[in-house]
Amino acid sequence: MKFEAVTIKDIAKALGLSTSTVSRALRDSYEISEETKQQVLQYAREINYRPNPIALSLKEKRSRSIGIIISEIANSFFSQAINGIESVANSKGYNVIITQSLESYEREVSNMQFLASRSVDGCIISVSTETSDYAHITDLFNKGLPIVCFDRVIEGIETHKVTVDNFKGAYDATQHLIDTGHKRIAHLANSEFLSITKERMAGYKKALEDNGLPFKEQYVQYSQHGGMIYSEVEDAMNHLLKAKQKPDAIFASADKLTTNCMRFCKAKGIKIPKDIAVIGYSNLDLTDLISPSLSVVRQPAFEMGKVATDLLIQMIESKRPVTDFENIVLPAEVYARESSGKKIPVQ
Amino acid sequence: MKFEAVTIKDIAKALGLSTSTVSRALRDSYEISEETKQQVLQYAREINYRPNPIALSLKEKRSRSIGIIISEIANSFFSQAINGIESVANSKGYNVIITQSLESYEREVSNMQFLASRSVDGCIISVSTETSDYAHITDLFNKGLPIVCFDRVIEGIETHKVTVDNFKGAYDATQHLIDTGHKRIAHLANSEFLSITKERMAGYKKALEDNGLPFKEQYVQYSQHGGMIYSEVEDAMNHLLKAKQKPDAIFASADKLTTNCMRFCKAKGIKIPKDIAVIGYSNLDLTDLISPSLSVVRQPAFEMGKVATDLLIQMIESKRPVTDFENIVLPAEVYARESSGKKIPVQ
DNA sequence: AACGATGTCGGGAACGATTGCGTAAAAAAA
DNA sequence: TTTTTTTACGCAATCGTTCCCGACATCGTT
Repeated sequence: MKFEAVTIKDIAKALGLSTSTVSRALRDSYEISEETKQQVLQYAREINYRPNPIALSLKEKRSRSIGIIISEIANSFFSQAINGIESVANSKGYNVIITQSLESYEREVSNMQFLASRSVDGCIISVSTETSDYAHITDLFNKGLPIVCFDRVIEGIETHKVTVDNFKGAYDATQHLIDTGHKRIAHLANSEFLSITKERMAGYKKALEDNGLPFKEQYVQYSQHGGMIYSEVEDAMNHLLKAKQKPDAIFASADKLTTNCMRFCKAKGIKIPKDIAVIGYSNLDLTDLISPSLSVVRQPAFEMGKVATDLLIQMIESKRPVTDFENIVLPAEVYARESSGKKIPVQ
Repeated sequence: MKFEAVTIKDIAKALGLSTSTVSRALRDSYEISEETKQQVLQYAREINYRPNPIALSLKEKRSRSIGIIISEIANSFFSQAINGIESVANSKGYNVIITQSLESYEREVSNMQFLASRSVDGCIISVSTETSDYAHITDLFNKGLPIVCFDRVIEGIETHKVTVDNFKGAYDATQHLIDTGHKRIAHLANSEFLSITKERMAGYKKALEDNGLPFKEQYVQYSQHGGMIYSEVEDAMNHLLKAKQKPDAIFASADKLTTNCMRFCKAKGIKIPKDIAVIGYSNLDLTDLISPSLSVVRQPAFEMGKVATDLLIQMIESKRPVTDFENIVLPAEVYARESSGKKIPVQ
């Protein structure tokens, strides 16, 4: 089955003109008489002519599409970010090709190649938890493919980066747990490779330090797949609970870590926040309905998507190579609810 | 900025061959000597040659991309469906352009035109809650654009349709509420225009009827935007609670209706399931963490996406016009949890 | 020796649109 | 009237790839 579109030739033939004249008439060139223009325009409207974007892409060497590589669409942070990306991209005439790595390095590499082979004009990428080698990204970037890093940024590539203030988000979350009377605060961390993991870890440590609390290695557990696999979080939690001095609070630094931590506690009959208080990163718009209502660090995902796309398109459409790169850092917000023991006074 | 790719011409020039020979060598034509083939293949690998998909699209009059129109990416049902769509599409060399209507008819129409103008080879569509005029779809379909309807299907177009058994899902959910001892069961329904609304309504009615319970108009409230706007659900719930005989259970027939109904009850201090039992459609993987844990009708979203995409690609690649259309109906499953008062015996 | 068969390859048109250049006719200037 | 300028359009190349033809060896057959 196929779907035959009207071309400029059809118009030319019907009107007894050449394709060049029609093309110029449609683009309102000064070389074409008003009379001919009107004739062409009217006929084009009649038969509902639409320029073929593929022919244009071939000619102009640009596809007017941008690629996205994220770990998972069905993750509220990323789906909100996609909304932001899409809103800007569409308004500027670009379309968006979304691919997901599902936290697999291998899939990320093949997605990157797929996008390059589909000749996208640029890419927005948030790397997978498994990614520690960035050659697949830097190679294409060095060949001139515009790339904007987003959320999980990488070193070794000089380009625009859009992140949230992970240090402050983690600091505030930890401080909040301390303010609600907790002293043995564990940290469910994401993959060690990720920039966000390091930054959040630093914020967590600094908050402990500023409050005179010791940092303990056994209170930190990394999850190589960001909690996407339940057993990961299960293992991490079991490790944490094995400590002689059990933690009295948990700071989870990814959406799935947070929810799977809740799920674990529910399964084990651990009372939140009585036995253990919980605060975690999450962009779910449902955290108020969870029991107990979930204290979260929420990121401006939509805004991040918008900003990243603006920067990318600016880069794509720049005449000369861009050398002045921006490092946008947006704020994250802490929403204190029941799970962190909001109302518990310091004992 | 742009990114110059290697072309077949570069290979031809480097090897002192013509482009036709190179092209044929790459496609392993019998007309080319084994020696030349090896030479071309090796050099192509060396310089990492990738055929330009845009040039191919122009030549073959197909873009190897499919369009999706859904209401919202950040809705777990649709994001799961997208996963299914993507998995099949990518494995068959297609890429996917996702657009969202956000339940707006106007946006749906412009998305449809956008996709057509980007010359997608086919479309998968689930209409918005506002859509009651299908001309934007049928016009393109009649011009030969392959389209598969999915979840929210439409009449007036003979094509493949992939749905779930909405009648049975609603029947089972209602029956479950009856089994748990409820007699005054209200129905938070989606937009009246939608196929799924009608089918679920029918299942709801039939279950009441089969159990000798009366169907009452005042126990039914429609939401024109599927609960996407909280005030919609708020109004609907307020209406339901105004009845002389307040409903003792609610069957919500969309994800956002369900969660916003929970949110409403929480805000008003209505105890679930003691004051009112709740069951609703939802594909969230978090419903077990909500308090009380949420009884849901869950749809096989991923599977639906896969099936729809298989059918679409089959249609796209068919040599002759397809006239034999399938109507795939997948089962939905009821998960009974606390919110429907699972353990309450019939009084 | 003459001819067809076969094996290898190149030329060039085509896909749809844009655009530099050339040019005929009309208008303006000389 | 002749020359120059302007107006309004067509021709053809281009983008990267495929594919229909045609060309030219080489070989075997009669």
